[in-house]
Amino acid sequence: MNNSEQKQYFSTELLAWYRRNKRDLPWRRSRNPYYIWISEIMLQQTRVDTVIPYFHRFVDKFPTVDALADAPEEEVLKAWEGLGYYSRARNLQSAVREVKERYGGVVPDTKDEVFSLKGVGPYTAGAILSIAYNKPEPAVDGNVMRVLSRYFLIEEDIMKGSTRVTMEKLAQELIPEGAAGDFNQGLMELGALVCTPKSPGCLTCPVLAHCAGRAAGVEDTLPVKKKAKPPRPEQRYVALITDAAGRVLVRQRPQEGLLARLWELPHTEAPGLLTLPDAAAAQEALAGHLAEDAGVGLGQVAWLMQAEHVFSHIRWELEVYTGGLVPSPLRPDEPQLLPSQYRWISPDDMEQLAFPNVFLRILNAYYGQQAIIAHKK
DNA sequence: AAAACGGGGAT
DNA sequence: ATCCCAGTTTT
Repeated sequence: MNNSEQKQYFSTELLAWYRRNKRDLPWRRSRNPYYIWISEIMLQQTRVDTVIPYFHRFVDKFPTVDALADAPEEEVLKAWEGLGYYSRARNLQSAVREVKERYGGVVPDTKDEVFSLKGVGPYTAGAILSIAYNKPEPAVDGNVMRVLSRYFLIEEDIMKGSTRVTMEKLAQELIPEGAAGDFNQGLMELGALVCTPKSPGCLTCPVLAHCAGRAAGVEDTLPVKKKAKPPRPEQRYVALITDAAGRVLVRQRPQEGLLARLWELPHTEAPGLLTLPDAAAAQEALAGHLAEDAGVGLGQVAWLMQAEHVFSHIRWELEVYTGGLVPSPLRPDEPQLLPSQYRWISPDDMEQLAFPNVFLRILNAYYGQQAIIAHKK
């Protein structure tokens, strides 16, 4: 069997397998390019089972390009709350506004136009063009690189850009005539259901017969991938400040950067690294932070709980303290006027404001599970 | 080419 | 505890 026959076999068998075994997923029930687009953005770095409920809520709330383009950003972030990588939501809305203005609300169907949309890179452009419009463009994600690296025994590091380009070329050659959408989805479906990262189900694989990785007995060592650096730890004090009415002091994060424009409890990095609860040290650090950032004074604090939030590059190790405000040491006779990014909220207000999951967990613990609706179980 | 950017599920 | 995931943007 030569290389060309190995490719031909792969394309034919994979396509047939997909058409027999594809999952019934919400975004597969139509060819609406807007729905396909939403699903592909949500699925970046995120599992199918996590995305499904978000997808339903999102298209219910924003059923069309125009509806999403016209929505307040706050509502879009709230609909994305808990999904992570919030720039996806902001870029998506920015791109949808461009589609409304420049393309009359119709998702474009050429590579250059789709690729130029904010938040749409090589993978998503290929996915939209192939799945929504059946155009013969490759859609190479982590699943596809794993499947191809095993079947064709490719040992290049998949973290390298040059490897992705190689894979895209190969993936494009494999697309059967007129079946780009099903084939590309089949490639990803095989990676998700059979050719899994660990313990691949080779015995049920439709292309086992000509899989070079399996023949060489190296399916478990592929794909080759350089290890990522572990996230750097960051110890932080968090202030859960309440007023006489039981409202909680929250603040909105800056326009750019980590968790941009989401809401949170005030917090500041601990000067030294300590492990035991130390209310005096926490009070000093948080009072200094709140004086500078909000112009308010912090009274005594009491330890409430620990929390952790792991990003791909940072590990927040949080010590949460409760407390209340006192007259500012700088302006003891002034009323406590807050900067615009700060706000007192009650549980009902959480329905409008988007918080990262770690703060939802803290607030849920504080309120004793009532009131706050996190998206998680 | 490397870093920034969330969160959860599987093992 | 460790790895990984239907990636894109910025530096």
